[in-house]
Amino acid sequence: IIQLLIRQPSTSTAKKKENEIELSDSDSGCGSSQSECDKTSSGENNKKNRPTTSTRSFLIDPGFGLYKINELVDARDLVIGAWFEAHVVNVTHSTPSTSNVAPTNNDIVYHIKYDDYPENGIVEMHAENVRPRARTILKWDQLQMGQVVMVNYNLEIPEERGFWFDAEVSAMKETSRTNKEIFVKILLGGPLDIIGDCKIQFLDEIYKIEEPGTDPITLAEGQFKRKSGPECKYCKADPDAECRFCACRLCGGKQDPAMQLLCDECNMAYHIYLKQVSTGHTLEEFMDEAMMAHTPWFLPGMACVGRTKECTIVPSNHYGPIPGTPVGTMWKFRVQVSEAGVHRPHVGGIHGRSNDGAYSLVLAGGFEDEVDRGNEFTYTGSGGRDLSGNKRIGEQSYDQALTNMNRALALNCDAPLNDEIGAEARDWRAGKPVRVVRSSKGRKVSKYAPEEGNRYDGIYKVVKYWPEIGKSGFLVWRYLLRRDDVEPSPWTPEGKDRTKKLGLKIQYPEGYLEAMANKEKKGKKPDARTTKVDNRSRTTPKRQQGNNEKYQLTSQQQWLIREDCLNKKLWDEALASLMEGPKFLRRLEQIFMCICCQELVFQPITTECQHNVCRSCLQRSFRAQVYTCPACRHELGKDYNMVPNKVLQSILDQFFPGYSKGR
DNA sequence: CCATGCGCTGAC
DNA sequence: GTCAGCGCATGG
Repeated sequence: IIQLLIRQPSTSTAKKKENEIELSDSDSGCGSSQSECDKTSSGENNKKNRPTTSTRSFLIDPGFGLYKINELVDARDLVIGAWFEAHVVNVTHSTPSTSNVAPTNNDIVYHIKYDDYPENGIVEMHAENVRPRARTILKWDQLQMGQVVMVNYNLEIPEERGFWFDAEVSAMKETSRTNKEIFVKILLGGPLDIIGDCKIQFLDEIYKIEEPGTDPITLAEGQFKRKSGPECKYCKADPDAECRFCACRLCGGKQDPAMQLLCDECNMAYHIYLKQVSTGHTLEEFMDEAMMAHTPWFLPGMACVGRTKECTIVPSNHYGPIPGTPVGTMWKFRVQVSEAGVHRPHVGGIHGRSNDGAYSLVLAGGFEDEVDRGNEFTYTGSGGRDLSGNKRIGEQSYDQALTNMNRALALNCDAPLNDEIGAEARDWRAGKPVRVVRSSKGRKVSKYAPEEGNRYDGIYKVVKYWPEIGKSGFLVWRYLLRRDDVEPSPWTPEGKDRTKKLGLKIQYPEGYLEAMANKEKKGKKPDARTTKVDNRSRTTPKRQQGNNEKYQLTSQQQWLIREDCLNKKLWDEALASLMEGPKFLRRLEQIFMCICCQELVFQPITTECQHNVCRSCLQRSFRAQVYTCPACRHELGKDYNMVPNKVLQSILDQFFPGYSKGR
């Protein structure tokens, strides 16, 4: 993800000479680059008007995976933790760089020349997996063509703050009353300038950040959280172990870890109240960073937001339940349902592939003539609607065909496909499973719909399907689905009981309730109901011990876990949460997450220091001549023998079926 | 690359 | 309350 955030206008329009580019322009005197500061004084004009926080340094740390963008073609001289001055000598893109065509695909290549290592010439950084994408939307009427703004180049990790640089607005278009799409040119020179499109809504709020509080100690806890990054299990378990990512460098970090932050510049952890003293960063800068990184000031609204997470524990064509997501799980918005992997399309009712089958569907009462009897319901196919005018739903205005998602859903039925009269299953239970989500919108036609949001109701199967003339007068495809799930339906007494036991509550997007509460404070559109929920969810209830259902391991799983003696410690930790039922799998996901790619380890290497890293991630690190454990920096040695932990791989494959398919 | 879509918001 | 119209993920 490239996040481009306009942050603050710079009044300066002074451009630097072409090819004189500093990616490191340290105003704040962070360690080794101090001496270089003087050399780069050509940007003085800029500097004067630039916010003091503008740190444009960045750290290359391939082994650590902060830079997901870098497939290093040649990185012989990159050193973990090293700072360097670099010149961007070229930025290329597969899309022609004209000012009103934004690059939309993933192929940005940075050519970077390291000053410190001139003899090595130009190194290419490919950013193949970077998609220019906007997330932050602000309202800012003064924005004009040619204006110089500070732009943040952000990385894939949401908490990462990225680095700032000056950019000039080179094209803009109004995409709606409140949205502007702007294209920026980096002012740091280089023959090709556009690095990405950014759609930016400007919020007045942004300027309010300029007034930080004065007393760091009074900052509310939870306002800051640690940058995403390693939570080192190793040094947690062993207090004597050194881990530069965990411990505050000044106090040793053993106390009050929640109040620690990682320094943007030196990547070391500091306690927030120590940071201003120790590193020379002012409180203002610090607040600013923290606000930028962690407060939901961009309030994106849920109409058009993208996902912030992605379900990777199963592939998108996975049939059956999502491990760790029990029946009765509820989300406020469809985008969250998508994030959870339960029903991936944002808008569509059916998720499937026309040559395979359907994986999930949403009951949202889009058709009045559908019948919902809980364990059985009829469903209507998609298509046949007039979507002109850029709509997502509309009136039925022509006949549906048994193609696309309609065909997919038909394929779930245990019968040969028939696109004329439909078909009935020989053995309905033998059909492919469909995850069913009921939306509160279905309440107008179904009493089984949840009161609010969307609820996962379990596995259903297609009993039969047939074409018929719907209420609209046009042909639609109808499906009869019947429930076939061992987990109780959420509306039954049993199901309600389980929902309670598991503590399943409607989930809201991160920061959503706070944002709503803020809105209310300001007198804009109060929403008393959600605020109430907010209060309730804040006083998180203690879980009734022993009342929860235990996660059941199969004997094969138990056996395999015993076999994985290299990870005994981790398994002990994991097995301790068996009592938490479905949450056990969530825990497992965390415990066996690769520290580099932040996903479940794939083809794991269990290092001698007892960390698990994907083979490919470790190899990437080694290619960059970093021969340490990405988690704890334990020296592995150049000739380290990477032996995949096949046992672990097969256990994870059992818990998270097919998760490796997407790799 | 293009087409599809049982969401969602803010304006009216 | 109604309604226009947007990004985005996904499949083809």
